[in-house]
Amino acid sequence: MKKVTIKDVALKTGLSVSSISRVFNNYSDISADTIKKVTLAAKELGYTPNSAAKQLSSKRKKIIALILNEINVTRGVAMPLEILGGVVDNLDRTDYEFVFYATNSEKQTQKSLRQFCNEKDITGLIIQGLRISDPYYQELETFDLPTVAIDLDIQNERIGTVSTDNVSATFEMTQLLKQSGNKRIIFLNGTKTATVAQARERGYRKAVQNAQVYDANFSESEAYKWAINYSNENGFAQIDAIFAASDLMAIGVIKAFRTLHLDQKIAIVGFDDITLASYVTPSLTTIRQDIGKISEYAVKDLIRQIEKNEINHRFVPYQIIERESAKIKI
Amino acid sequence: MKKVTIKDVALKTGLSVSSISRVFNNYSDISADTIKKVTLAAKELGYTPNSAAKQLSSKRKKIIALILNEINVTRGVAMPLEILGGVVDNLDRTDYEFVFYATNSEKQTQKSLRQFCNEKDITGLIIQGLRISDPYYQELETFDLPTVAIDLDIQNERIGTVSTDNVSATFEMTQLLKQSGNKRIIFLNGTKTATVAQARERGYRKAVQNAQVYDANFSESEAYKWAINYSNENGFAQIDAIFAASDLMAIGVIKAFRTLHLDQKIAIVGFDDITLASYVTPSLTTIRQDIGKISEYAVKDLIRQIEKNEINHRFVPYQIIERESAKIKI
DNA sequence: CTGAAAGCGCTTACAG
DNA sequence: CTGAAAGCGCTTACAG
Repeated sequence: MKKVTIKDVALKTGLSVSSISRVFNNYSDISADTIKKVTLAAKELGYTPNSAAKQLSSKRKKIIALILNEINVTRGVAMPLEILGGVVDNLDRTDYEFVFYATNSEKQTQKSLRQFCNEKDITGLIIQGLRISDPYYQELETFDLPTVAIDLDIQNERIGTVSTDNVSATFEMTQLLKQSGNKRIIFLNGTKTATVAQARERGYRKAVQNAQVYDANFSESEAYKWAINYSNENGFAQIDAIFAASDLMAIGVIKAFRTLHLDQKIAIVGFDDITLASYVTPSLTTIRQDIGKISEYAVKDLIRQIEKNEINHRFVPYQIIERESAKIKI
Repeated sequence: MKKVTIKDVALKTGLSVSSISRVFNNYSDISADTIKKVTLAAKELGYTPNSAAKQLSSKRKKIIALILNEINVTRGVAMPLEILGGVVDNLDRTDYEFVFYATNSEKQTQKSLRQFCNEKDITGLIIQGLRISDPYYQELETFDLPTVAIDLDIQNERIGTVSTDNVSATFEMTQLLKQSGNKRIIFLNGTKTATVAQARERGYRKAVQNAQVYDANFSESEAYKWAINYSNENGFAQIDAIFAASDLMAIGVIKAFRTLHLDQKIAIVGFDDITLASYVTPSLTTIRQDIGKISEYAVKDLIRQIEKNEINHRFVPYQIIERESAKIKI
């Protein structure tokens, strides 16, 4: 099966290569007749423009990359997949091409963001899952290609951001817990190298006098161990509620409580509303992030940045979901 | 920030463009001195070879595409993400480039597989999630590019396949159910347009005399409705066990049983071992697929196909996991 | 409305 | 061991 190129279409139609190209790029000054002939011939030959050649020859390129960091760490969390699906869907409605790139902290040291973008002729990029300890995070601080970062705080005015308003979400949830009679609330945070963790902690601290913060690295098993430990060392008698910075950690705590036979005594809330949240027993009171909207705005804002040089910092509405693990007055 | 090209490196080193290229492609007949000079200059300039130009000019291309179909249909199922992560990881250890493409039945009608591969200069592809009703499925029957299909039966000897041995898995599980005293076992299947559904049903039928098969489209809610319905029309008094062709459907049935207050009376088993399986109450007895191995073999077999023209049809070991929803003698 | 020609950034025989 | 030159498949001013 030999490759069909623009030349074959030119030959078949008796037109020049330039004319074929013009038809395929929707130039306005072409006769209807030519358009018809070219379209037909291309179809018969099964011609599709080669994208490498297009990229190389074209001045204004339109390629958007989605970079996902550490996608295969946590089983049970489908957020990266939802973002991927959302970004693809939204991009399909535009004339931008899509490039996907999966990275991790090791790969980041081998190939810089800049290198990747040069290599692939990237026009703009959406990036998610970065930790502030990642090489790309540093690089972003002085990055000059249109970029939208999901769930990231960066000191670079040229970079757009989209995320849940984590501060306000945890603040509101903590308030609700308090209004529902929970006085002593522990905040079980994830890795501080995630800016979402920092923001979530900030919201909690705003709402309480005597903050008590621990860290379980966004991991279910670490949260489990933490709870067992805490029970042994201090006991939970003085505690009314535990606010975990992710559902997975909240589930770890629930499991530990089951082991400790502490069920139902202490309110537990999480963050994310992953699928699991409604399935565990007790089902989890949590904060739902709207990943669909996040992906949508990531794409829209990036294109606006590319085309109009307009930069947005956007919060996407969240929703507090009350289930069995904590009764709150909404 | 101007683009740094091979010319800039040539200028800076005083060498020819060809020599620079040779260094970057690890040609053997170059002086150590040249290599050093070029490497240094490239680093200083921040030069990275442009992949579009490489693709266009190079004879032997090495680009592997992963095509995932309908990734954003089912919330709660992270399998496509695991495959994506696995394929990327395995490909990272080779010198093949990776291209990701998400499709769905509508997009398939707009752009054929062939077109996509021409457009992107694809050397070989891994494809997952296809239904036999999909346009690409038909196209695969006469496809001539190296291809490995995950979870798919195709009548094309040129196409490699990797999957769990679904027939043997459901056969074995059904046997176990029987040996544990379950006489009347219903098989609740998913869409027949998935070849895995056909295979799973076959294994079940091999193990029982009087097959009873229903269909719930691999959907939790349809499985829920089916169970409620069945209960109203026939009642479950005559039934010992329900074998759902996916965990999600098994969970739907569990929920229905809760609604019907039928808990614990009937054994329920699923297929997949999704994360949820161990979290629902009762936790789900099921068959675990090894997605890591599936991805690994998909990559390995595809490369073997490309390089040695060797085609494999591979089954990856599965594992029966006993939990609370069905006690079985393993 | 259409064609000829230069050029995008590489690779790769061919010479030497 | 290195360079000059053709070519990959397109796009895009420039003419006409």
